[in-house]
Amino acid sequence: MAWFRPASRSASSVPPCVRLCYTLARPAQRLNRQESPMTVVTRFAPSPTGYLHIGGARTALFNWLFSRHHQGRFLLRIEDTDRERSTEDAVRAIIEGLRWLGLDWDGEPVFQFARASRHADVARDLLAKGRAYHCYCTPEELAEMRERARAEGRSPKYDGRWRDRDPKEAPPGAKPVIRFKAPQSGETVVEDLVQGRVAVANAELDDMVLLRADGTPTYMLSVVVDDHDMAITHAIRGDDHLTNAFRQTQLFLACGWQPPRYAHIPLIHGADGAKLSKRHGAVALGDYAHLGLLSEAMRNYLLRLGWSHGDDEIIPTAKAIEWFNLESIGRSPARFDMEKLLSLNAHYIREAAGDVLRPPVAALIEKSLARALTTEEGIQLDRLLPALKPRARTLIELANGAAFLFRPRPLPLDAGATKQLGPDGKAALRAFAERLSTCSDWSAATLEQATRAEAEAKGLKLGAIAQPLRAALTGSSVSPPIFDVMAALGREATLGRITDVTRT
RNA sequence: GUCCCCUUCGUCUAAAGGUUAGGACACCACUCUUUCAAGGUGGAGAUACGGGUUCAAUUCCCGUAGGGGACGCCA
Repeated sequence: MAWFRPASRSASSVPPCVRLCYTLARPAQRLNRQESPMTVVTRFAPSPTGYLHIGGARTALFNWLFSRHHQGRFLLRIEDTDRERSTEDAVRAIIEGLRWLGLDWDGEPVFQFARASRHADVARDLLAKGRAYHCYCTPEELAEMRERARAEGRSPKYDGRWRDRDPKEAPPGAKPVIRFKAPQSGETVVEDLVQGRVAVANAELDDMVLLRADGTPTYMLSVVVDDHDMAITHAIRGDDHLTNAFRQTQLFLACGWQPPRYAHIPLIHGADGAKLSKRHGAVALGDYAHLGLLSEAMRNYLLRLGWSHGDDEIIPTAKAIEWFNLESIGRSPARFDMEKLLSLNAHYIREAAGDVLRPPVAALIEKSLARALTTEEGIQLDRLLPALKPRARTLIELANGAAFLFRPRPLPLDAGATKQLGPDGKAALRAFAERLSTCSDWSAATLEQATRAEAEAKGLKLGAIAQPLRAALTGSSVSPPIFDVMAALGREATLGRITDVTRT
């Protein structure tokens, strides 16, 4: 098909009327036309029909990293052309998810449906140029067509019955759709930046619907027009769009436009190797934020799922921007591994400064306490945070680990703690309390010194005092180093908690 | 069913013709130690299978098997 080949691969071959007539979702939004053709422009184009899931988040991350690496632009386009299923809640979830992940987009988000009339214009233009046609098939007729094809072992495609038929034969009153007149011979090639050269015989593809009977554009039309109008240079998206890329390429060429470079990244699978779905547990990005993950850890994990830089595992965002490239994206699907995500999160918690961790942890504690922390309690938390960090994989674990600090006296004791506070334990504590009350310097080092001196004086192993002490101070047999606990608690709270258990 | 893609330790991956096939998570042991972690040291663990090409295949080609994706007036 001669017309199927682009006359020119440059965007300037687009007729001026086409270039000028697009409409914008927001008047303030500048489409990228006037910028240098070398500027990288990527986009994340989710449909607001549900939460932002982990796979979409990675797609967004890759697009963001690629544009930031090239000092280009990263645009957000909400593909809300499915009026039935698009919701404002989903739009909000997507935006909140991206914000949490730290992926900032340039300009205002583009709402695709707001551009519907522009899309329809392109469809009618194609119709006028003979590259699209009216199809009067009913949905029932199409379903039957597919069923028969499947039964006969053929591909369930539209058979093109209205492609060359005279519209005069149209059933009276029927509202037609506009279908693309796709090339029927030859092949369509996508030079994919991840998958390499992928080709399909045009005979395999059918004539897709561009404009629905109600005059609204379909996804296939909208992406092409928007990717063109937004001057997208690189479309990085899930592997599930690979076959769409053939159709979209055909459409681009029919419009006389240059398609963006495509990069189809493999999907993320669940631990069982199947497509990630709700039955795999948390798949919404928001779920992970609520689990107490740091977004830096999430970015690092998502990046390593399918992309690599030698043996590097710990890749902070700044490094990721510096190193990111499309060549190092793998071609095979990856399974989601919560354990590894958690271990990465533990790493970033350990590395995080106290004042980064304190606000979210304090918020978590205040929520479970149903009250605000006092100034004194805030100081106690700050003092214990360094000792808590290596013991937590999530912010929630961090908050749980600190919870004993704020429990009202007398502390409830768990089974292990009760065991430590037998007659011997209590006796050791009673004696130790006397020495402790004479301690003037309440630092961990001094307290350790005092405790060791006490053990030596009584001929006891350190544990014989430390364990009952831990039980009395934390209500548990497991805690951060006990001298850190004493120092964090402070003199008054420490002596008080000891008295609580030695009184009886 | 048709088309497209994929296949290195359990998992994520490195090695872009010549390596004792490397790292990370998880696992095991030891170590440190006041408990639990963290840390340190060590261990076990992989090129799906079958054919080619080559002096030499994880690497290139073909086939088989397995997995995934697409095939809507959804996106």
